[in-house]
Amino acid sequence: MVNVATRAAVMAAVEALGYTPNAAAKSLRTLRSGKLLVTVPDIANPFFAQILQGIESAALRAGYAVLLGDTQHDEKREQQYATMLLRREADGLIFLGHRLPKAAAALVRSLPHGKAPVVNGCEFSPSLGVPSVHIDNAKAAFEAVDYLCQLGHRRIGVVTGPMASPLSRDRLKGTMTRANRDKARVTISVAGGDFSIESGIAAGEQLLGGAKPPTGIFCFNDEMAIGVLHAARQHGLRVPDDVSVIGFDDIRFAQYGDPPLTTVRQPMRELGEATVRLLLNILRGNVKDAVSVTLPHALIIRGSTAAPRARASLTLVRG
Amino acid sequence: MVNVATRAAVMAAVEALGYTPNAAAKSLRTLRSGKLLVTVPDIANPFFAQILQGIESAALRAGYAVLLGDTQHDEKREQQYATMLLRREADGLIFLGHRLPKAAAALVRSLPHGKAPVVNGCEFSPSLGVPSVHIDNAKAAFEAVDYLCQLGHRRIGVVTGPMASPLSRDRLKGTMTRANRDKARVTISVAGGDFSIESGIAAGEQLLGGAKPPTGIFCFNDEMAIGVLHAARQHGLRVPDDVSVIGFDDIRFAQYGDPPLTTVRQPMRELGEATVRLLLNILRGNVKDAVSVTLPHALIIRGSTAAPRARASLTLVRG
DNA sequence: CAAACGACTGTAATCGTTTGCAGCGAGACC
DNA sequence: GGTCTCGCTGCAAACGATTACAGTCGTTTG
Repeated sequence: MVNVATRAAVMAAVEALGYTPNAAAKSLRTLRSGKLLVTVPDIANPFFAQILQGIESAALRAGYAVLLGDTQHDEKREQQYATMLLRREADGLIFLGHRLPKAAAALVRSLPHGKAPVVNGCEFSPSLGVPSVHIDNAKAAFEAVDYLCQLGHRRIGVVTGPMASPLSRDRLKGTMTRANRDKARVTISVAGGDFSIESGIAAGEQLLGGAKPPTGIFCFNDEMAIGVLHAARQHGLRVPDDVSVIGFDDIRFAQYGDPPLTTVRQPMRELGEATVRLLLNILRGNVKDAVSVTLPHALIIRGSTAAPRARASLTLVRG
Repeated sequence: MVNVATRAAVMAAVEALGYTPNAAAKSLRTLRSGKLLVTVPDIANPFFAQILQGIESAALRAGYAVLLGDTQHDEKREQQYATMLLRREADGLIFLGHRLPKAAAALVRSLPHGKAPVVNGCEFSPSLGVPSVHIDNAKAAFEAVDYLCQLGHRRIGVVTGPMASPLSRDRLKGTMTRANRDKARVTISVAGGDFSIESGIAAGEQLLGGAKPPTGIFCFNDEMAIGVLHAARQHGLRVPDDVSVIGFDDIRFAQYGDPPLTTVRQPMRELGEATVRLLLNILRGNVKDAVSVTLPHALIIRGSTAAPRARASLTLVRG
């Protein structure tokens, strides 16, 4: 232990001389960089931006800095960033996409289970062997579709994300589980999207342009839902009078549009914070705490959903 | 120079042994970290997120990684992050707020002009002595207000950002310059906001709740404009029939709302890329290229603006 | 009075690169 | 044959912190 007086004197000297420790030297010696690498498929997506915000604040609190990689869904970039782990430029990796980069996979294989400083956010594929923080996507989708069904909708459209991601597959699974419960009456039409507003517009036109368009549309994120709202407007359809729309995520813009969007809320900030906690547990060797976490979601009902109009309601009465 | 055969042999060995250079050792020796520190007032704001995207991609292309600091407009956090520069955790700093952190200011003072690896994005205060990339905010605001005037609006509301930022002051200056040109007829009412949707709603209620509400409202960003649209709806006012609204930035959500937002477009991505180019020039010692850059903006006219209704039009005719 | 202790000083090794320099064999050139 | 250059090998000194250990000195304790 050092005497308080001495400590003060040293601190004063540090202040006077403007001494600042060199991070590289410290990192070289201690084998710790104090940085967490975070790869994000697209920061311009408010969903990821808010998760990132949770990550950043939790990391800062724990004395870590965030190295940001915007991968643009590009596997090459994911790989490139992952090698920074091997170079020890970062102490751990949080990846928000659905692919585990090769370099990280190698690390996971080479270490005992639960020891590799790699965690996944949003997605959940147990096969990767990497702990993850996520919501129950199948259940959430089930509930969204269930709500449409309970309102009386029978023809339901779904705007999915890329099927490469387990998240999309889980949500589709949940959707179909609910639909199949009412097999006789409920029909599902599926349109593929890529989580962008533009793909939502395209999907909306595809779904609403057909002969018997759906009266309710469930979108796998809010941006595509905003695109569908736009497409509905272009078709002269009113929401929710002519068609109901449900989104996913509950980004800030969902609430203040016209109409306000009914959506499945994900706890973005908490999700980010939980990934950091998970990663820190691994770094500290608390392997028993290094297990996947499922956070709660919630269906937030706003103005973009209502019972279908007369004709559809009749079906309900008949049923 | 090294022989190609030897190079191949070495590379093969590198591959075989799984050798990866240690970043800390390299950084210690070379005094370069290969990282750029970027502080952002709020990543969840799509405007900053898109700038960040430009920064990230330009940095990656140049072989640099991005260290992200979300400062939440908090001066303490800005300071905290800036010290990473002194510790040589990053080779340069890009700050998107309006405050130059102390640690960075010290660096700027201690080095010859144009040598400190610090650049500013979005804002422009020559007094900081730091080069910057920005648009001509006064001119852009002038044009937005001019457009409202030309449509025939006489009572114009303005929703500003915090006046601490030069950006807000410049936009207000441009607004007043245009208004003063028509001093006799145009009246300006000002409501203060903080760039959040919620502050836009509050400002909208303040402006629209008065006795003689403005017929046109110019907001200093799109999120506040979305808030004003929301407030107008709450007041039973139709946009653009009863009130016109102009935003600023042209974030993705501006285009797909109802009505689509007339707004001043900023080239976010280019802005981010340009800050990186600027910083790299400084790092490479091209001091002559280390000067502030003004990028072009554009008024994008969409559905949220129109001529005011009859009564206001009469004023126009009378004038 | 010796031993023990607290609080400091001093010295040296270590982390994994980069960088410069000396050395050296092989081939090219005069 | 002697001199040069080319392309490699080997060696050693940094870079700036961390860490361990031995040594000093004055005070306290049995």
